[in-house]
Amino acid sequence: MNDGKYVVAWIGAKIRELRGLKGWKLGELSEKSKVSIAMLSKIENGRVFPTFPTLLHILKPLDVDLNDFFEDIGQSQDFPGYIFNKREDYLETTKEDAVGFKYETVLTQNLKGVSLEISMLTLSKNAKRETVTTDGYEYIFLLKGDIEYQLDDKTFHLKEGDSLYFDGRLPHVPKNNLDTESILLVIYFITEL
Amino acid sequence: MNDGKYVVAWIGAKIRELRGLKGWKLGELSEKSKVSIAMLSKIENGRVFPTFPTLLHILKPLDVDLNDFFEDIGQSQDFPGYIFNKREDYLETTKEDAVGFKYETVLTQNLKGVSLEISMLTLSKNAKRETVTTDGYEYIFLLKGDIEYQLDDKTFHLKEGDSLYFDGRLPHVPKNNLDTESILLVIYFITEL
DNA sequence: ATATAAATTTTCTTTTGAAGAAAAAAAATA
DNA sequence: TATTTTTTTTCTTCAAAAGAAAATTTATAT
Repeated sequence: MNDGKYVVAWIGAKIRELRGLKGWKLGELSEKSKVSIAMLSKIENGRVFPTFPTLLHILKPLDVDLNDFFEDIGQSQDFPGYIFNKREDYLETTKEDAVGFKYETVLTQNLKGVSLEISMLTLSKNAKRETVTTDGYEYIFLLKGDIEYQLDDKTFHLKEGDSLYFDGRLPHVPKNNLDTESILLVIYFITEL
Repeated sequence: MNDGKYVVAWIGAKIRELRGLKGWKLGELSEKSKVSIAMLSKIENGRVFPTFPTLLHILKPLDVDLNDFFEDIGQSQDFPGYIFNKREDYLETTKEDAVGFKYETVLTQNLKGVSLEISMLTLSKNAKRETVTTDGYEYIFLLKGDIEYQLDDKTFHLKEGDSLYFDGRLPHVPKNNLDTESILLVIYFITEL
């Protein structure tokens, strides 16, 4: 996907699309960007790479940042529109060194450069684990029970229905406060930070 | 943020950071990318813009796509590391034309070009609403109760603990099957599609 | 259907800045 | 302190971007 031919064509198609959204002719974009009509044509037709300064001049009147511009390059969306999973179909996975931690994968999905993983975590009475870190963000919703969540040097007391959202690089671990099990919905937003 | 000086410096800093993650010296990246050490130095120091072909050559051994590369340009991260919300602190919001639908905002957060909104939705006995559409994806977890979820021309029957994840552009609406309330955790991933 | 105008593409030429080689400087190691 | 390694800077070359102008295509008017 970093193939030069693909990228030069993609850049051109994307600029043409963005110009189309504004309803501008080449001449209009040329006026606003100070890039010649001929050059814009060659770029849009994938004949040449713009230099960065030229690209920035083009994107400015289009009101698009580089992150916006490149964010959907290489993406293929063949998502059927929905994923439906029954409670009993969640697949159990147990992580190593995590006594009393029962993970069940609800679903995984990619979303705009972020990897989404949703799991249910059941903590038994004697659940015990060392702190861990992950690349990305994490959201915890306490479905049932009562826990303490250790996050770096802080500890949060969660009751049923409470939420915690945090940076996964902070060392973290939950602890069950009850003699019965506690159940958490855990959502990982895995991404480079 | 599309200022040339900013961008040339950002590109350089980003490449240096990525090279650092791999623990490579300039000479090592030069060997793998076929770009000269001198050129890499000038790029990393923000002295010159690479051309796109050169940038692609550099990113290939670093195993980074253009969307990954540019996705955090311009972002400011002043997230404190966590957001903790108690169940009783969720703010109730009621949407118009949604009789029997009680929404409570759990949290909102931006994440890599995706706007994250987490809510609890309580459907009363007579809850009724027209179908809606949203820009982005939606995840539903049934905390309590029994519902039917109409999604475009399909209907899903959800029991407690079941999940549904779908493209928000599909017209959708839930319906409570019980005489008592049903409660859903709803997560919106709002983004342009 | 034809002529004209508008828009875009292609060709030719110039300009410019990227890119590498080599020298110089800085940093690391012995 | 000396040597080696790594990085930066300077100098030079040249490749490709960039614009002007010509050619072509598309749209519009008659």
